[in-house]
Amino acid sequence: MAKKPSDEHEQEGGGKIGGKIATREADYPQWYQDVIREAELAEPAKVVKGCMVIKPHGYAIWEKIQRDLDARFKATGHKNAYFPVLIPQSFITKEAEHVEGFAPELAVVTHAGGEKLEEPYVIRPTSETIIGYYFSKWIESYRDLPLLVNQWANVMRWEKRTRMFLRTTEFLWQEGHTAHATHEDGLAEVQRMLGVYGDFAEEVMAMPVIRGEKTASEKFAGALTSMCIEALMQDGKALQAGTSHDLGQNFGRAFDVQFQTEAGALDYVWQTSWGVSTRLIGGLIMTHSDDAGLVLPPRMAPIHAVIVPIFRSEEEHAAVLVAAERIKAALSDLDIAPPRARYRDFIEVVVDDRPIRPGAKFYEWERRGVPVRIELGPKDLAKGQVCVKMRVDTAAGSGKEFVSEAEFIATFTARLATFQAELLRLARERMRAREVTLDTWDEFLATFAGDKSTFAWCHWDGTAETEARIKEETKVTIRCIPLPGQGPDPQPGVCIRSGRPSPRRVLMAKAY
RNA sequence: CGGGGCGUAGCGCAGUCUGGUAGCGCGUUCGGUUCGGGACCGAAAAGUCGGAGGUUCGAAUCCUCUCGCCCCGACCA
Repeated sequence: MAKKPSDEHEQEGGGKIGGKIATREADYPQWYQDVIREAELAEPAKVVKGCMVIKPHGYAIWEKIQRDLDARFKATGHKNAYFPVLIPQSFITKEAEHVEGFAPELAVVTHAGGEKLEEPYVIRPTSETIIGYYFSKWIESYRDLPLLVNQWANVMRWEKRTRMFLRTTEFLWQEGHTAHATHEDGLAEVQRMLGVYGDFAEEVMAMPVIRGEKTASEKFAGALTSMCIEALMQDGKALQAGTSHDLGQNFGRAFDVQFQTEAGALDYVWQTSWGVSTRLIGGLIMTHSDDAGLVLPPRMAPIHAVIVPIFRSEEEHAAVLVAAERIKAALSDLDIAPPRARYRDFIEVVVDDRPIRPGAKFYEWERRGVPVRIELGPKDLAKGQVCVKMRVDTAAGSGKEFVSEAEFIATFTARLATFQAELLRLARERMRAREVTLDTWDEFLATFAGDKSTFAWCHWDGTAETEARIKEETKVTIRCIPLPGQGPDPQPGVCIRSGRPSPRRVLMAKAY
Protein backbone atom coordinates (compact mmCIF):
# COMPACT_ATOMS: atom_id res chain seq x y z
CA MET A 1 0.00 0.00 0.00
CA ALA A 2 1.73 3.12 -1.21
CA LYS A 3 0.99 5.83 1.27
CA LYS A 4 2.33 9.19 0.37
CA PRO A 5 4.25 10.60 3.31
CA SER A 6 2.32 13.83 3.34
CA ASP A 7 -1.15 12.34 3.29
CA GLU A 8 -1.91 11.95 6.92
CA HIS A 9 -1.27 15.51 7.99
CA GLU A 10 -2.83 17.20 5.00
CA GLN A 11 -6.21 15.81 5.85
CA GLU A 12 -6.11 17.00 9.39
CA GLY A 13 -6.72 20.67 9.02
CA GLY A 14 -3.08 21.60 9.22
CA GLY A 15 -2.36 21.03 5.57
CA LYS A 16 1.31 21.80 5.83
CA ILE A 17 3.53 21.25 2.87
CA GLY A 18 6.85 22.69 3.88
CA GLY A 19 6.96 22.34 7.60
CA LYS A 20 4.80 19.57 8.88
CA ILE A 21 3.17 19.81 12.25
CA ALA A 22 1.39 16.79 13.66
CA THR A 23 -1.98 17.50 15.22
CA ARG A 24 -2.27 17.48 19.00
CA GLU A 25 -5.05 14.98 18.65
CA ALA A 26 -3.07 12.53 16.55
CA ASP A 27 0.28 12.65 18.33
CA TYR A 28 0.81 15.16 21.11
CA PRO A 29 4.54 14.58 21.75
CA GLN A 30 5.22 14.77 18.03
CA TRP A 31 3.20 17.97 17.80
CA TYR A 32 5.29 19.48 20.59
CA GLN A 33 8.53 18.70 18.78
CA ASP A 34 7.15 19.87 15.46
CA VAL A 35 6.14 23.22 16.90
CA ILE A 36 9.61 23.72 18.33
CA ARG A 37 11.23 22.86 15.04
CA GLU A 38 8.87 24.81 12.81
CA ALA A 39 8.92 27.89 15.00
CA GLU A 40 12.69 27.60 15.04
CA LEU A 41 12.88 27.75 18.81
CA ALA A 42 15.48 25.05 19.35
CA GLU A 43 16.96 21.83 18.10
CA PRO A 44 18.56 18.83 19.78
CA ALA A 45 22.30 19.36 20.13
CA LYS A 46 22.89 15.84 18.77
CA VAL A 47 26.62 15.97 19.42
CA VAL A 48 25.96 16.43 23.14
CA LYS A 49 23.52 13.97 24.64
CA GLY A 50 20.40 15.44 26.14
CA CYS A 51 21.34 19.02 25.39
CA MET A 52 19.73 21.46 23.00
CA VAL A 53 20.66 24.46 20.95
CA ILE A 54 18.30 27.30 21.72
CA LYS A 55 17.94 29.16 18.44
CA PRO A 56 17.53 32.92 18.19
CA HIS A 57 13.74 32.92 18.15
CA GLY A 58 13.65 30.66 21.19
CA TYR A 59 16.35 32.55 23.01
CA ALA A 60 14.52 35.80 22.40
CA ILE A 61 11.61 34.36 24.38
CA TRP A 62 13.98 33.47 27.20
CA GLU A 63 15.26 37.05 27.11
CA LYS A 64 11.70 38.30 27.51
CA ILE A 65 11.30 36.04 30.51
CA GLN A 66 14.58 37.21 31.96
CA ARG A 67 13.88 40.84 31.46
CA ASP A 68 10.56 40.86 33.21
CA LEU A 69 11.53 38.54 36.05
CA ASP A 70 14.80 40.33 36.60
CA ALA A 71 12.92 43.59 37.01
CA ARG A 72 10.59 41.92 39.50
CA PHE A 73 13.56 40.56 41.47
CA LYS A 74 15.17 43.97 41.57
CA ALA A 75 11.89 45.47 42.71
CA THR A 76 11.84 43.05 45.64
CA GLY A 77 15.33 44.04 46.66
CA HIS A 78 17.38 41.23 45.17
CA LYS A 79 20.75 41.75 43.55
CA ASN A 80 22.32 39.65 40.86
CA ALA A 81 25.60 37.85 41.44
CA TYR A 82 27.43 35.00 39.83
CA PHE A 83 29.01 31.91 41.33
CA PRO A 84 31.29 29.30 39.70
CA VAL A 85 29.83 26.63 37.48
CA LEU A 86 32.18 24.11 39.11
CA ILE A 87 31.62 23.07 42.69
CA PRO A 88 34.08 21.10 44.83
CA GLN A 89 32.63 17.64 45.10
CA SER A 90 32.92 17.68 48.88
CA PHE A 91 30.46 20.60 49.05
CA ILE A 92 27.64 18.53 47.64
CA THR A 93 27.99 15.90 50.31
CA LYS A 94 27.59 18.29 53.21
CA GLU A 95 23.84 18.26 53.38
CA ALA A 96 22.61 14.67 53.68
CA GLU A 97 19.30 14.94 51.87
CA HIS A 98 20.80 17.21 49.22
CA VAL A 99 23.48 14.65 48.26
CA GLU A 100 20.94 11.88 48.15
CA GLY A 101 18.74 13.87 45.83
CA PHE A 102 21.40 15.07 43.44
CA ALA A 103 24.17 12.46 43.48
CA PRO A 104 22.60 10.35 40.72
CA GLU A 105 22.45 13.21 38.27
CA LEU A 106 25.82 14.87 38.71
CA ALA A 107 28.36 15.40 35.98
CA VAL A 108 31.83 15.33 37.50
CA VAL A 109 35.04 16.90 36.26
CA THR A 110 37.95 14.67 37.19
CA HIS A 111 40.67 15.95 34.91
CA ALA A 112 41.80 19.40 33.94
CA GLY A 113 44.92 20.92 32.52
CA GLY A 114 46.01 17.49 31.43
CA GLU A 115 46.13 16.20 34.98
CA LYS A 116 43.88 14.34 37.30
CA LEU A 117 42.38 16.68 39.87
CA GLU A 118 43.08 16.10 43.53
CA GLU A 119 39.44 16.77 44.29
CA PRO A 120 36.93 16.43 41.47
CA TYR A 121 34.50 19.23 40.71
CA VAL A 122 30.86 18.70 39.98
CA ILE A 123 29.15 20.83 37.39
CA ARG A 124 26.47 22.68 39.35
CA PRO A 125 23.08 21.03 39.39
CA THR A 126 22.00 23.95 41.60
CA SER A 127 24.07 26.26 43.75
CA GLU A 128 22.86 25.97 47.34
CA THR A 129 26.15 24.47 48.45
CA ILE A 130 28.64 26.85 46.93
CA ILE A 131 26.48 29.82 47.80
CA GLY A 132 26.17 28.50 51.35
CA TYR A 133 29.93 28.47 51.48
CA TYR A 134 30.16 32.13 50.46
CA PHE A 135 27.27 33.17 52.65
CA SER A 136 29.23 31.81 55.60
CA LYS A 137 32.03 34.21 54.71
CA TRP A 138 29.79 37.18 53.99
CA ILE A 139 27.43 36.99 56.93
CA GLU A 140 28.54 37.88 60.42
CA SER A 141 25.76 39.79 62.08
CA TYR A 142 22.02 40.26 61.95
CA ARG A 143 22.89 43.56 60.32
CA ASP A 144 24.01 41.64 57.24
CA LEU A 145 20.56 40.13 56.92
CA PRO A 146 18.51 39.63 54.96
CA LEU A 147 20.95 38.83 52.20
CA LEU A 148 19.09 38.65 48.90
CA VAL A 149 20.90 37.46 45.81
CA ASN A 150 19.94 35.95 42.51
CA GLN A 151 21.98 34.39 39.76
CA TRP A 152 21.13 33.80 36.12
CA ALA A 153 23.00 30.70 35.12
CA ASN A 154 23.18 27.38 33.38
CA VAL A 155 23.00 24.16 35.37
CA MET A 156 23.47 20.54 34.49
CA ARG A 157 21.58 17.50 35.65
CA TRP A 158 22.22 14.13 34.08
CA GLU A 159 18.63 13.12 33.50
CA LYS A 160 17.76 9.70 32.19
CA ARG A 161 15.17 11.02 29.83
CA THR A 162 15.19 14.42 28.21
CA ARG A 163 12.63 16.51 26.37
CA MET A 164 13.29 19.79 24.68
CA PHE A 165 12.85 22.68 27.12
CA LEU A 166 11.00 20.51 29.64
CA ARG A 167 13.98 18.48 30.75
CA THR A 168 17.39 18.79 29.18
CA THR A 169 20.75 17.87 30.57
CA GLU A 170 21.86 21.47 30.57
CA PHE A 171 19.32 24.20 31.08
CA LEU A 172 19.17 27.90 31.80
CA TRP A 173 17.53 29.27 34.88
CA GLN A 174 17.68 31.77 37.65
CA GLU A 175 18.21 30.74 41.21
CA GLY A 176 17.48 33.13 44.01
CA HIS A 177 19.26 32.52 47.30
CA THR A 178 18.47 34.42 50.44
CA ALA A 179 19.47 34.33 54.09
CA HIS A 180 17.32 35.62 56.93
CA ALA A 181 17.54 36.10 60.67
CA THR A 182 14.35 34.23 61.49
CA HIS A 183 12.35 31.38 60.11
CA GLU A 184 9.41 33.71 59.86
CA ASP A 185 11.37 36.03 57.57
CA GLY A 186 12.48 33.10 55.46
CA LEU A 187 8.95 31.82 55.07
CA ALA A 188 7.74 35.27 54.09
CA GLU A 189 10.40 35.36 51.40
CA VAL A 190 9.40 31.93 50.11
CA GLN A 191 5.81 33.09 49.77
CA ARG A 192 6.70 36.43 48.33
CA MET A 193 8.77 34.89 45.53
CA LEU A 194 6.13 32.28 44.82
CA GLY A 195 3.79 35.21 44.43
CA VAL A 196 6.19 36.81 41.97
CA TYR A 197 6.27 33.62 39.92
CA GLY A 198 2.51 33.25 39.94
CA ASP A 199 1.99 36.84 38.89
CA PHE A 200 4.60 36.54 36.19
CA ALA A 201 3.13 33.33 34.80
CA GLU A 202 -0.32 34.81 34.54
CA GLU A 203 0.39 38.44 33.71
CA VAL A 204 3.25 37.96 31.29
CA MET A 205 3.02 34.40 30.00
CA ALA A 206 -0.79 34.29 30.16
CA MET A 207 -0.33 30.87 31.72
CA PRO A 208 -2.73 30.20 34.59
CA VAL A 209 -1.21 28.37 37.53
CA ILE A 210 -2.21 26.76 40.80
CA ARG A 211 -0.12 27.86 43.74
CA GLY A 212 0.56 25.38 46.44
CA GLU A 213 2.91 23.47 48.64
CA LYS A 214 4.70 20.28 47.68
CA THR A 215 4.23 17.12 49.69
CA ALA A 216 7.25 15.87 51.64
CA SER A 217 8.14 13.39 48.93
CA GLU A 218 7.99 15.97 46.15
CA LYS A 219 9.92 18.74 47.87
CA PHE A 220 13.40 19.94 47.00
CA ALA A 221 16.23 17.76 48.30
CA GLY A 222 17.46 19.60 51.37
CA ALA A 223 14.45 21.86 51.93
CA LEU A 224 12.02 21.90 54.83
CA THR A 225 9.19 22.64 52.44
CA SER A 226 8.78 23.59 48.80
CA MET A 227 6.14 25.80 47.28
CA CYS A 228 5.30 25.64 43.62
CA ILE A 229 3.21 26.89 40.77
CA GLU A 230 1.64 24.17 38.66
CA ALA A 231 0.31 24.73 35.16
CA LEU A 232 -2.03 22.53 33.15
CA MET A 233 -0.84 21.57 29.68
CA GLN A 234 -3.23 20.93 26.80
CA ASP A 235 -2.76 17.17 27.07
CA GLY A 236 -3.91 17.27 30.66
CA LYS A 237 -0.52 16.83 32.23
CA ALA A 238 0.77 19.14 34.92
CA LEU A 239 3.95 21.13 34.62
CA GLN A 240 5.81 22.39 37.64
CA ALA A 241 6.57 25.86 36.39
CA GLY A 242 8.37 27.36 39.35
CA THR A 243 9.49 26.49 42.85
CA SER A 244 10.31 28.36 46.03
CA HIS A 245 11.96 26.53 48.89
CA ASP A 246 12.20 27.04 52.62
CA LEU A 247 15.67 25.66 53.32
CA GLY A 248 15.35 26.25 57.04
CA GLN A 249 18.76 26.08 58.68
CA ASN A 250 19.82 22.95 56.81
CA PHE A 251 22.41 24.59 54.63
CA GLY A 252 23.25 27.08 57.36
CA ARG A 253 24.35 24.18 59.51
CA ALA A 254 26.06 22.35 56.68
CA PHE A 255 28.13 25.39 55.75
CA ASP A 256 28.32 27.02 59.11
CA VAL A 257 26.49 30.15 58.09
CA GLN A 258 26.23 31.73 61.53
CA PHE A 259 25.40 35.25 62.56
CA GLN A 260 25.28 37.22 65.74
CA THR A 261 21.72 38.00 66.75
CA GLU A 262 20.55 41.30 68.13
CA ALA A 263 20.72 39.72 71.56
CA GLY A 264 24.33 38.77 70.98
CA ALA A 265 23.77 35.05 70.64
CA LEU A 266 25.03 32.98 67.72
CA ASP A 267 22.52 31.38 65.36
CA TYR A 268 22.38 29.75 61.95
CA VAL A 269 20.71 31.75 59.18
CA TRP A 270 17.40 30.74 57.68
CA GLN A 271 17.73 30.33 53.96
CA THR A 272 15.47 30.17 50.94
CA SER A 273 16.01 29.41 47.30
CA TRP A 274 13.69 29.73 44.34
CA GLY A 275 13.94 29.25 40.62
CA VAL A 276 12.36 29.08 37.22
CA SER A 277 14.02 27.71 34.12
CA THR A 278 13.86 27.47 30.35
CA ARG A 279 11.21 24.86 31.10
CA LEU A 280 8.84 27.83 31.15
CA ILE A 281 9.20 27.99 27.39
CA GLY A 282 7.91 24.43 27.17
CA GLY A 283 4.98 25.45 29.32
CA LEU A 284 4.37 28.47 27.14
CA ILE A 285 4.27 26.30 24.03
CA MET A 286 1.92 23.76 25.55
CA THR A 287 -0.39 26.37 27.03
CA HIS A 288 -1.26 28.40 23.95
CA SER A 289 -0.09 26.81 20.73
CA ASP A 290 -2.37 25.10 18.23
CA ASP A 291 -2.13 22.77 15.27
CA ALA A 292 -0.93 25.61 13.05
CA GLY A 293 2.10 26.16 15.27
CA LEU A 294 3.30 28.44 17.99
CA VAL A 295 1.00 30.95 19.65
CA LEU A 296 2.60 33.64 21.77
CA PRO A 297 1.08 36.21 24.06
CA PRO A 298 2.36 39.67 23.09
CA ARG A 299 4.47 40.04 26.22
CA MET A 300 6.39 36.91 25.23
CA ALA A 301 6.59 37.60 21.51
CA PRO A 302 9.96 38.59 20.04
CA ILE A 303 8.04 39.88 17.02
CA HIS A 304 4.64 41.45 17.59
CA ALA A 305 3.51 42.13 14.07
CA VAL A 306 4.44 41.24 10.55
CA ILE A 307 3.49 43.37 7.57
CA VAL A 308 3.02 41.45 4.32
CA PRO A 309 3.08 43.68 1.23
CA ILE A 310 0.58 42.83 -1.50
CA PHE A 311 1.15 44.20 -5.01
CA ARG A 312 1.31 43.45 -8.70
CA SER A 313 3.31 46.15 -10.41
CA GLU A 314 6.60 47.65 -9.32
CA GLU A 315 4.82 50.96 -8.77
CA GLU A 316 2.40 49.30 -6.38
CA HIS A 317 5.27 47.48 -4.70
CA ALA A 318 7.09 50.73 -4.06
CA ALA A 319 3.99 52.48 -2.78
CA VAL A 320 3.06 49.61 -0.47
CA LEU A 321 6.57 49.45 0.93
CA VAL A 322 6.50 53.14 1.76
CA ALA A 323 3.26 52.66 3.66
CA ALA A 324 4.58 49.52 5.35
CA GLU A 325 7.67 51.30 6.60
CA ARG A 326 5.53 54.20 7.78
CA ILE A 327 3.34 51.86 9.80
CA LYS A 328 6.33 49.99 11.13
CA ALA A 329 7.92 53.23 12.27
CA ALA A 330 4.75 54.31 14.02
CA LEU A 331 4.31 50.99 15.81
CA SER A 332 7.96 50.74 16.75
CA ASP A 333 7.59 53.76 19.00
CA LEU A 334 4.98 52.03 21.12
CA ASP A 335 6.01 50.61 24.47
CA ILE A 336 3.91 47.81 25.87
CA ALA A 337 5.81 47.30 29.11
CA PRO A 338 3.47 46.96 32.11
CA PRO A 339 2.58 50.21 33.91
CA ARG A 340 5.25 50.18 36.58
CA ALA A 341 7.82 48.08 34.76
CA ARG A 342 11.42 49.11 35.11
CA TYR A 343 12.15 48.35 31.52
CA ARG A 344 10.73 49.28 28.17
CA ASP A 345 9.17 46.84 25.80
CA PHE A 346 9.07 48.32 22.34
CA ILE A 347 7.02 46.85 19.57
CA GLU A 348 8.96 44.79 17.09
CA VAL A 349 7.62 44.83 13.55
CA VAL A 350 8.86 42.90 10.53
CA VAL A 351 8.11 44.01 6.99
CA ASP A 352 8.33 40.77 5.05
CA ASP A 353 9.37 41.85 1.58
CA ARG A 354 10.79 38.54 0.47
CA PRO A 355 9.94 37.67 -3.13
CA ILE A 356 7.62 34.79 -2.32
CA ARG A 357 3.88 34.64 -2.42
CA PRO A 358 1.89 36.20 0.41
CA GLY A 359 0.15 32.97 1.37
CA ALA A 360 3.45 31.28 2.08
CA LYS A 361 4.40 34.17 4.35
CA PHE A 362 1.11 33.93 6.23
CA TYR A 363 1.70 30.30 7.09
CA GLU A 364 5.29 30.85 8.04
CA TRP A 365 4.61 33.67 10.49
CA GLU A 366 1.70 31.76 11.95
CA ARG A 367 4.00 28.83 12.65
CA ARG A 368 6.35 31.20 14.44
CA GLY A 369 3.64 32.63 16.65
CA VAL A 370 3.57 36.27 15.60
CA PRO A 371 0.41 37.72 17.21
CA VAL A 372 -0.61 40.19 14.52
CA ARG A 373 -0.46 40.03 10.75
CA ILE A 374 -1.02 43.06 8.59
CA GLU A 375 -1.74 42.65 4.89
CA LEU A 376 -1.12 45.80 2.97
CA GLY A 377 -2.12 46.15 -0.67
CA PRO A 378 -3.06 48.77 -3.22
CA LYS A 379 -6.73 48.60 -2.26
CA ASP A 380 -5.81 49.33 1.33
CA LEU A 381 -3.63 52.25 0.36
CA ALA A 382 -6.48 53.66 -1.69
CA LYS A 383 -8.79 53.46 1.30
CA GLY A 384 -6.22 54.43 3.90
CA GLN A 385 -6.77 51.16 5.68
CA VAL A 386 -4.92 48.01 6.69
CA CYS A 387 -6.04 44.40 6.68
CA VAL A 388 -5.46 42.86 10.09
CA LYS A 389 -5.49 39.23 11.13
CA MET A 390 -4.79 38.04 14.68
CA ARG A 391 -2.90 34.79 15.25
CA VAL A 392 -5.96 33.37 16.99
CA ASP A 393 -9.51 34.60 16.67
CA THR A 394 -10.42 36.30 19.92
CA ALA A 395 -12.12 39.43 21.13
CA ALA A 396 -8.96 41.21 19.98
CA GLY A 397 -10.02 40.47 16.43
CA SER A 398 -11.34 37.63 14.36
CA GLY A 399 -11.02 36.85 10.71
CA LYS A 400 -9.60 39.56 8.53
CA GLU A 401 -10.52 43.03 9.69
CA PHE A 402 -10.18 46.22 7.75
CA VAL A 403 -9.23 49.15 9.91
CA SER A 404 -8.11 52.64 9.02
CA GLU A 405 -4.37 53.02 9.33
CA ALA A 406 -4.68 55.79 11.89
CA GLU A 407 -7.10 53.87 14.03
CA PHE A 408 -5.03 50.71 13.76
CA ILE A 409 -1.94 52.50 15.04
CA ALA A 410 -3.84 54.37 17.72
CA THR A 411 -5.40 51.18 19.06
CA PHE A 412 -2.51 48.79 18.52
CA THR A 413 -1.38 48.74 22.13
CA ALA A 414 -4.94 48.08 23.25
CA ARG A 415 -5.28 45.36 20.65
CA LEU A 416 -2.23 43.58 22.01
CA ALA A 417 -3.42 44.02 25.57
CA THR A 418 -6.77 42.52 24.65
CA PHE A 419 -5.07 39.66 22.87
CA GLN A 420 -2.84 39.05 25.88
CA ALA A 421 -5.86 39.03 28.16
CA GLU A 422 -7.80 36.80 25.81
CA LEU A 423 -5.06 34.18 25.73
CA LEU A 424 -5.09 34.11 29.51
CA ARG A 425 -8.86 33.92 29.56
CA LEU A 426 -8.87 31.06 27.06
CA ALA A 427 -6.19 29.19 29.00
CA ARG A 428 -8.16 29.69 32.21
CA GLU A 429 -11.28 28.45 30.52
CA ARG A 430 -9.47 25.34 29.35
CA MET A 431 -8.22 24.76 32.84
CA ARG A 432 -11.61 25.28 34.40
CA ALA A 433 -13.22 22.98 31.85
CA ARG A 434 -10.74 20.26 32.65
CA GLU A 435 -10.62 20.57 36.42
CA VAL A 436 -12.52 17.79 38.11
CA THR A 437 -13.44 17.00 41.67
CA LEU A 438 -13.26 13.29 42.33
CA ASP A 439 -14.62 11.36 45.29
CA THR A 440 -14.39 7.71 44.41
CA TRP A 441 -11.50 5.51 43.41
CA ASP A 442 -13.46 4.23 40.43
CA GLU A 443 -13.92 7.75 39.15
CA PHE A 444 -10.24 8.33 39.72
CA LEU A 445 -9.20 5.26 37.75
CA ALA A 446 -11.53 6.21 34.92
CA THR A 447 -10.23 9.78 34.85
CA PHE A 448 -6.60 8.67 34.63
CA ALA A 449 -7.07 5.55 32.53
CA GLY A 450 -4.42 4.94 29.89
CA ASP A 451 -2.40 8.09 29.40
CA LYS A 452 -5.29 10.37 30.26
CA SER A 453 -4.68 13.13 32.75
CA THR A 454 -6.22 16.28 34.07
CA PHE A 455 -6.26 18.45 37.18
CA ALA A 456 -8.14 16.44 39.77
CA TRP A 457 -9.03 17.74 43.21
CA CYS A 458 -9.11 14.80 45.59
CA HIS A 459 -8.98 14.05 49.26
CA TRP A 460 -5.76 12.57 50.54
CA ASP A 461 -5.01 11.19 53.98
CA GLY A 462 -1.71 13.02 54.17
CA THR A 463 0.52 9.95 54.29
CA ALA A 464 3.48 9.26 52.05
CA GLU A 465 2.35 5.64 51.84
CA THR A 466 -0.95 6.49 50.20
CA GLU A 467 0.75 9.01 47.94
CA ALA A 468 3.27 6.40 46.79
CA ARG A 469 0.57 3.82 46.31
CA ILE A 470 -1.48 6.13 44.10
CA LYS A 471 1.61 6.96 42.07
CA GLU A 472 2.54 3.34 41.65
CA GLU A 473 -0.92 2.32 40.60
CA THR A 474 -1.76 5.21 38.29
CA LYS A 475 1.34 7.39 37.66
CA VAL A 476 -0.64 10.21 39.22
CA THR A 477 1.19 12.44 41.68
CA ILE A 478 0.11 15.04 44.14
CA ARG A 479 1.09 18.23 42.39
CA CYS A 480 0.47 20.42 45.39
CA ILE A 481 -1.52 21.18 48.46
CA PRO A 482 -3.19 24.39 47.35
CA LEU A 483 -2.68 27.72 49.06
CA PRO A 484 -5.71 29.59 50.34
CA GLY A 485 -7.82 30.82 47.45
CA GLN A 486 -6.51 28.11 45.13
CA GLY A 487 -8.85 25.28 44.25
CA PRO A 488 -11.91 24.28 46.23
CA ASP A 489 -12.40 25.64 49.75
CA PRO A 490 -10.83 23.40 52.36
CA GLN A 491 -13.43 20.93 53.57
CA PRO A 492 -12.74 17.72 55.43
CA GLY A 493 -13.50 14.46 53.67
CA VAL A 494 -12.17 10.97 53.17
CA CYS A 495 -9.07 9.98 51.22
CA ILE A 496 -9.84 8.84 47.71
CA ARG A 497 -7.55 5.85 48.04
CA SER A 498 -7.43 4.86 51.70
CA GLY A 499 -10.79 6.13 52.91
CA ARG A 500 -9.11 7.65 55.92
CA PRO A 501 -9.90 11.18 57.05
CA SER A 502 -8.57 14.05 54.96
CA PRO A 503 -8.50 17.70 55.98
CA ARG A 504 -8.84 19.01 52.45
CA ARG A 505 -8.56 18.28 48.75
CA VAL A 506 -5.19 18.36 47.02
CA LEU A 507 -4.29 18.74 43.35
CA MET A 508 -3.52 15.50 41.55
CA ALA A 509 -2.35 14.90 37.99
CA LYS A 510 0.19 13.11 35.88
CA ALA A 511 3.14 15.37 35.41
CA TYR A 512 5.98 16.26 33.05
C1' C B 1 19.24 2.40 32.89
C1' G B 2 15.23 -1.61 30.95
C1' G B 3 11.52 -2.35 26.71
C1' G B 4 10.07 -0.61 21.79
C1' G B 5 10.81 2.54 17.41
C1' C B 6 14.14 5.38 14.44
C1' G B 7 18.72 7.83 12.13
C1' U B 8 19.25 8.21 3.96
C1' A B 9 19.91 16.32 0.84
C1' G B 10 17.49 21.94 4.99
C1' C B 11 12.31 19.35 6.33
C1' G B 12 9.22 14.91 5.58
C1' C B 13 10.17 10.16 3.63
C1' A B 14 11.00 5.67 -0.05
C1' G B 15 14.86 2.21 -0.93
C1' U B 16 17.12 -2.29 3.62
C1' C B 17 13.60 -8.42 3.93
C1' U B 18 15.78 -10.50 -1.59
C1' G B 19 23.81 -6.55 -1.55
C1' G B 20 25.24 -4.09 -7.73
C1' U B 21 27.46 2.32 -5.70
C1' A B 22 20.95 6.69 -4.06
C1' G B 23 15.63 8.47 -5.19
C1' C B 24 10.72 11.22 -4.30
C1' G B 25 7.84 15.54 -2.34
C1' C B 26 8.60 20.20 -0.24
C1' G B 27 12.46 23.74 0.47
C1' U B 28 17.13 26.21 -1.75
C1' U B 29 19.78 28.83 -6.23
C1' C B 30 19.23 31.07 -11.30
C1' G B 31 15.76 32.84 -15.39
C1' G B 32 10.76 34.05 -16.68
C1' U B 33 5.46 34.52 -15.87
C1' U B 34 2.87 35.37 -11.17
C1' C B 35 1.38 37.86 -6.35
C1' G B 36 -5.32 39.61 -1.10
C1' G B 37 -4.16 32.00 2.16
C1' G B 38 1.27 27.40 0.86
C1' A B 39 1.75 29.59 -7.72
C1' C B 40 3.62 27.75 -12.48
C1' C B 41 7.31 26.64 -16.37
C1' G B 42 12.47 25.83 -17.39
C1' A B 43 17.42 25.02 -15.58
C1' A B 44 20.63 23.86 -11.38
C1' A B 45 23.03 22.98 -6.65
C1' A B 46 22.85 19.96 -2.55
C1' G B 47 24.01 13.22 0.57
C1' U B 48 31.43 10.35 3.12
C1' C B 49 23.05 6.85 3.59
C1' G B 50 24.69 8.94 12.16
C1' G B 51 29.94 6.93 13.20
C1' A B 52 33.72 2.83 13.46
C1' G B 53 35.03 -1.95 12.29
C1' G B 54 33.88 -6.55 9.72
C1' U B 55 31.83 -10.05 5.70
C1' U B 56 31.97 -9.53 0.23
C1' C B 57 34.57 -8.71 -6.28
C1' G B 58 30.87 -5.13 -4.52
C1' A B 59 27.33 -2.68 1.52
C1' A B 60 22.30 2.46 2.66
C1' U B 61 21.14 -2.90 2.45
C1' C B 62 24.25 -8.46 5.95
C1' C B 63 27.21 -8.88 10.99
C1' U B 64 29.56 -6.50 15.46
C1' C B 65 30.35 -2.31 18.23
C1' U B 66 29.25 2.75 19.02
C1' C B 67 26.79 7.78 19.06
C1' G B 68 22.22 10.27 18.97
C1' C B 69 16.83 11.07 18.69
C1' C B 70 11.60 9.64 19.82
C1' C B 71 7.91 6.75 22.70
C1' C B 72 6.79 3.68 27.15
C1' G B 73 8.79 2.55 32.13
C1' A B 74 12.14 3.48 36.69
C1' C B 75 14.42 8.86 38.37
C1' C B 76 13.84 14.26 38.02
C1' A B 77 13.41 21.87 37.15
